[in-house]
Amino acid sequence: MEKYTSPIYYTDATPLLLAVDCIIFGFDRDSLKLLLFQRKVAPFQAEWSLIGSFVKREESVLTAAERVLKTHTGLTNVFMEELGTYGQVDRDPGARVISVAHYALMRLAEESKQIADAYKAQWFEFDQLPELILDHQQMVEDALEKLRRKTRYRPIGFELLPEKFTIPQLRVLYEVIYQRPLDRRNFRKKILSMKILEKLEEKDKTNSRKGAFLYRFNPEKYQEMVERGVDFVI
Amino acid sequence: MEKYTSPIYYTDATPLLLAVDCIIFGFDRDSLKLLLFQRKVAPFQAEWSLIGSFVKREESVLTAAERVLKTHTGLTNVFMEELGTYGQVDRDPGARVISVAHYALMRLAEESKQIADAYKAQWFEFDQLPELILDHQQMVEDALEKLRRKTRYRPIGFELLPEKFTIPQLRVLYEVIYQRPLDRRNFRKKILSMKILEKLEEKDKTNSRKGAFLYRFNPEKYQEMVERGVDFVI
DNA sequence: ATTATAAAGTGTATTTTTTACGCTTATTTC
DNA sequence: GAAATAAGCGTAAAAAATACACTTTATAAT
Repeated sequence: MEKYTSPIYYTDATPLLLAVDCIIFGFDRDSLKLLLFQRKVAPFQAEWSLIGSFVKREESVLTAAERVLKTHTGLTNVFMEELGTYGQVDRDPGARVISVAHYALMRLAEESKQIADAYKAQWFEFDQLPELILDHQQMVEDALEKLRRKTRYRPIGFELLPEKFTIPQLRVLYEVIYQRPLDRRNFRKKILSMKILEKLEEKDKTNSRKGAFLYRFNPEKYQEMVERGVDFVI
Repeated sequence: MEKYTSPIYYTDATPLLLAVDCIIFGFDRDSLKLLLFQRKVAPFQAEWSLIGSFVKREESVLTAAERVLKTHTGLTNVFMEELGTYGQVDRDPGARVISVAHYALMRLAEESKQIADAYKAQWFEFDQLPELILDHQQMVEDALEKLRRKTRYRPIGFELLPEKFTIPQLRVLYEVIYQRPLDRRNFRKKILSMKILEKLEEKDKTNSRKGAFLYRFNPEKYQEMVERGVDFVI
């Protein structure tokens, strides 16, 4: 490993390899999914893995994560946030690599499904994941835990829904995240009391004869809520 | 993207400097404090700073943070947790350094105050901090935010108190963390209803003639609560 | 020794939030 | 036009949060 030589300072420090890995969540009508990739190179060739990359000298850590997402899904402007650092010495037998895991949330529409083919990736049902390499299993568990926590004080779930959605759809999303049933009527009451939803005239009739009114969230109210850090205990 | 060329893998990746920085909180009777250090080396020599170090090849990131804490305070077994990664390209003019910030909570007793002298550090009142170098100001703000959040679902505040403490002391701690007054009577009711405190026979009379009973938390109940992730909204 | 003082501790009434669940409505299918 | 079914509405009961009056305990001042 070469020593860091350029600047005047910090000459005694050992440079290390720093990577980012992305835990990509998707929500499709009634189930939570995860985007996984089949590794192209050894070791662990052909095994399922999160997608990642090394952080480059001239990019920030978050930029690196965004680059990974763009390169492997074609998508930008996706909600993404740091999960945490995975820094055990022996976590990667290939070398001493520290990884900063990031989790991303995306709406799963038809287009997104084509990602799988285009990028040799596959969307897996969250509760039917294959074995993953390295400590990626742990990263995924931690990401779900974080997602659960985060939804309690930030209406983050919207990131996983299309722009227009029905209240029952939103409820199902929360049921999937929390892994427990939520009362239809109380959920509606609670969510509407927050006044962050705007009712539209359209209905979505894919789930019932009657159809459910579509809503979208009011960006100003949403933003206000994010800043005030309002409780969102469902 | 990452290329694998065994046995030394990842040869095209650029190694970077990875550091850890520690935000060390202390609580002393009725105020929240932060331990800061006067930098010994250039750049920013003699300016106030968090304490940190580079991560070594043969230690985990968390171990590096613990080493820093031990080296600069002499203490081990202190509550410490990752805050997040600070990875902007130009955050350190000395070199491209990514820092993983950690925050630590400690009880401030007489002995701890001697740390300041022994290690050329200084405890500052949280609301009277000097200007800090680099993005350390931001780290400190983020750490307080995280501390506030975390106290909502984990009774983390205890980490800042001595083993035996009174309910009024605990309340003052939460008042300091949340920066707002809490009703004495309701606070007591709430905290006792959680059944994680054990009442002792002793009283602490430093704050009143009558004295307040000392308590300690029940480690089993506490652990159970941590695992269940109970709400701790004060 | 008596009394004033002040924080600690107890109790209770009120308001707000959460939970449980029955009933009505809109639309499609037979 | 009757049956079916998810969507949507309303209300009562339980639980939790809030506000605040009162009592207790020990010390210090007289």
